[in-house]
Amino acid sequence: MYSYKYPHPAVTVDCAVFGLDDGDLKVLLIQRDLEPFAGSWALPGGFVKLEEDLEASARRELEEETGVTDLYLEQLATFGAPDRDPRERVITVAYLSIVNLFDHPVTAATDARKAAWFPVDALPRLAFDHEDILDLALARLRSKLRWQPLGFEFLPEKFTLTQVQRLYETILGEALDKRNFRKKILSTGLLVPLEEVETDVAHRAAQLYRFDRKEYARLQKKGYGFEI
Amino acid sequence: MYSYKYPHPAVTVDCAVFGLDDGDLKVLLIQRDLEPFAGSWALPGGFVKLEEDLEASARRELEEETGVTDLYLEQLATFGAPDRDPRERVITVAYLSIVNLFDHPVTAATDARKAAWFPVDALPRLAFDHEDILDLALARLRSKLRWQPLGFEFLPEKFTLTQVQRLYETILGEALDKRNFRKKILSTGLLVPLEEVETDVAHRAAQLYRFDRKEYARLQKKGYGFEI
DNA sequence: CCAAAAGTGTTAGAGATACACCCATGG
DNA sequence: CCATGGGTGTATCTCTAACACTTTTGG
Repeated sequence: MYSYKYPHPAVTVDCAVFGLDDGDLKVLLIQRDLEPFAGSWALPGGFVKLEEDLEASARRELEEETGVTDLYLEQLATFGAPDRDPRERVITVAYLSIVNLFDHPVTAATDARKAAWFPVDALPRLAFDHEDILDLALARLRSKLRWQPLGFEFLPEKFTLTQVQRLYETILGEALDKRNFRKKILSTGLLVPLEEVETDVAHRAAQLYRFDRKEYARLQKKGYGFEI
Repeated sequence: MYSYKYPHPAVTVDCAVFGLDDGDLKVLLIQRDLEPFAGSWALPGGFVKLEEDLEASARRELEEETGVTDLYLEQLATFGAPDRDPRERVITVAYLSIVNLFDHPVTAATDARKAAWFPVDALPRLAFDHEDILDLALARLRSKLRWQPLGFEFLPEKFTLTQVQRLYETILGEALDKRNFRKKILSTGLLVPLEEVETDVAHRAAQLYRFDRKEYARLQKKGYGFEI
């Protein structure tokens, strides 16, 4: 039992984790096992421990509820409407996250019946205000993608330029010109061609590239912009 | 006295309020009256009430501590390092705010000995992790200014193009070309020329403009970008 | 008439866009 | 040999950046 002189709200973290499955942008949801909203789908998340950093909470909850680890994570916003949780005042710090969903198999656990990927345009009703959180996360994802090379988080380590282009087209929802896209994306200097090509394809094998994280970190320091 | 099954952190809001005083970008600080950090300068802010929305808390604390009301406010980020407050675990939701400092006279109050504007390049040591919060707020201010017409929040209702240009130059820290700046800023269609000119100046009186908030709201809805 | 800031157009260069065909591979 | 996607260059246009003088007003 914990006592305070002044009332303290509960604080949770919730994660909007996006992945790309062929032509579908998907989001990772869990089915709640406990009230309130038992049986409903929700963003993975949970209570922040007292001695735990916020981002660490987000990573822990994600791992506990979905088995997903090792992912790109950034703070999105904090949602604190007084009535957003029927139990008590709960303020939630929302995180935006991006993974390559093939590298991150999901497995339900704590407080969750199951975890699964849903296409963002075919979602079930979500618990709490998680639809609002997700809307904001999607808007942020689309706008960040245009001027930061976040997209590579969706891809495997080695990828082709066509994969990158499809990724952008899927998330932005518009077709892009192949030659112009390649020029732009290569002109960033962030893509390193490997000495390898695709295998097992029934057509000319594409050049493989990797994303140069070090170079990106360097560029970011001295102010950096690109634009798709 | 309040009791919980699980420990709850305290939650506060803190505001980085910027104002423009001629050639100086200033930030509003309060001198703390209570421990911890009694006597130190800090961002205005305080504990969130249990039934109170986050943004409402920020507005209330600002009014209580500095007398400033009626301002532009947007959520910046949430800071939650476990040891950021020596008393107990305190998670703070930081807000970014912009005012015309001549329209918003400050008056110290609750929990504060006094409130005052400080130039951002001549700050005292700040309490807690408020220097980190302020750094982030400044970075966000500068980057937002380039592609959103936030700057008008600094200005009085009626202003001249030269005032707008000075504002941008002060915050971005670089000189801008007068003709190009005017072309760009007018081409947004967000500035409405008034049937008035400056008065009491010892030179040619400049055209006065107002910022068209309605038009801006309209543009924002259908996706909108500009770039200084 | 002098000081101070307001106001105004043009040109050159860079970057963005539009666009179509040949190539390599596996089946 | 055919189907599939991989890979490539150029011309046009638009947007940006650089740049200097005349006008108005008050003192």
